[in-house]
Amino acid sequence: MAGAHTLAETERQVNERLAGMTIDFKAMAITSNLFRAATAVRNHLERTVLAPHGLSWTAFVVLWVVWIWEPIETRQIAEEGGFSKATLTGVLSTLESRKLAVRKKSKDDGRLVLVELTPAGRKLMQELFPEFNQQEQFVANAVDASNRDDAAEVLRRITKNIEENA
Amino acid sequence: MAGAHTLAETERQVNERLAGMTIDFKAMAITSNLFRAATAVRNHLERTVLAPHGLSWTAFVVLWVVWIWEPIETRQIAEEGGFSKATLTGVLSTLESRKLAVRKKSKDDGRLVLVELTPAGRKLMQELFPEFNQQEQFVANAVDASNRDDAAEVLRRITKNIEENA
DNA sequence: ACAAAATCGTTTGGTTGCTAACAATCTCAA
DNA sequence: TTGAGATTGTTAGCAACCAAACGATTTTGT
Repeated sequence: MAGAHTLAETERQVNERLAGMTIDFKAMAITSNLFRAATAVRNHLERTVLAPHGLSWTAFVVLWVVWIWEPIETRQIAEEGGFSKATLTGVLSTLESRKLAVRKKSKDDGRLVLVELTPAGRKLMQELFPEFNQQEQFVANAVDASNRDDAAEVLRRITKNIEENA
Repeated sequence: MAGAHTLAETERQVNERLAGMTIDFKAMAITSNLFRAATAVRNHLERTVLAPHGLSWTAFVVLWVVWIWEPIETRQIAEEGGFSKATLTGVLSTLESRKLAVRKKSKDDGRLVLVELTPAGRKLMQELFPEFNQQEQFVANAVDASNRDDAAEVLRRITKNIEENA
């Protein structure tokens, strides 16, 4: 899936292990390289941008989503960020304790909680996001400029296929 | 980064939010689609294959690595899987308690722990992995057959760029 | 109008994730 | 040979992660 051995080495060893089975190595290469790349990129962004600001990946995603769409309901943040409402409860508590975000009860629906950034939270995002985008550029540099739209499109198709056919 | 809004909607809203800042939207599209795809694929594989067998993603990765390379040292498993030795300690405890893997002290170096699968662990992987690969095929179907090597190569380049230049 | 069903965010319990610290063990340099 | 330095897996403490359960609220169907 990731690490120390190359995919070729893994393939050879898998062949030994799975004598007689039919394995689609091209499909395996797509998924394992997808995870490798996503992990490497995430680690890189965490190390270079988020950790110096004391933020976890998820805390950053929450801050980003709230920053772009505030005020926003917690269920929407969870959906946008791709994690559960239960997880969001914990992360929001952390962000509230750090005075970066606040929860407000919805006036229209007694079940809902709305989230906004504090001025400190907004200031942090204004400072942080250009750095983040700069490192996104570093990441994207590995892809030919003429190929970036295609690369993004392939990834988009992978996601869409799952959302529509799974 | 993920979720309910399209990237175009996000881009529009970001433009409003970030009036005056220079944002590389192509780079952003690469990274955000990478995370979306990796999350979608991982969730899909977890839901269709791993959860029915009561396995977490990381437990599966550990089982896979041990299955392919056993007997293997714990530090190698952690490196191969891309997580910390501390995390592995917890996951191995879970797998041992489920009688899928065993730890053995190394004869050559008193610090090392070697891991092997139990017969039940091997049986599970033999049953599980073809299912997993089948869903990998489902995932890869979103990519044109003529384009799969290129797609894997782009992802490989993204990872390599970070490993070599960060 | 009213009860059942659905939805919400939080809590609970268990697991995964990390860093830092630690004891045990090995390696290296003097 | 011996002590310093490096490496190992585990522990401790904290945060993130989930599903299930829960109380509060809203929606739906009769």
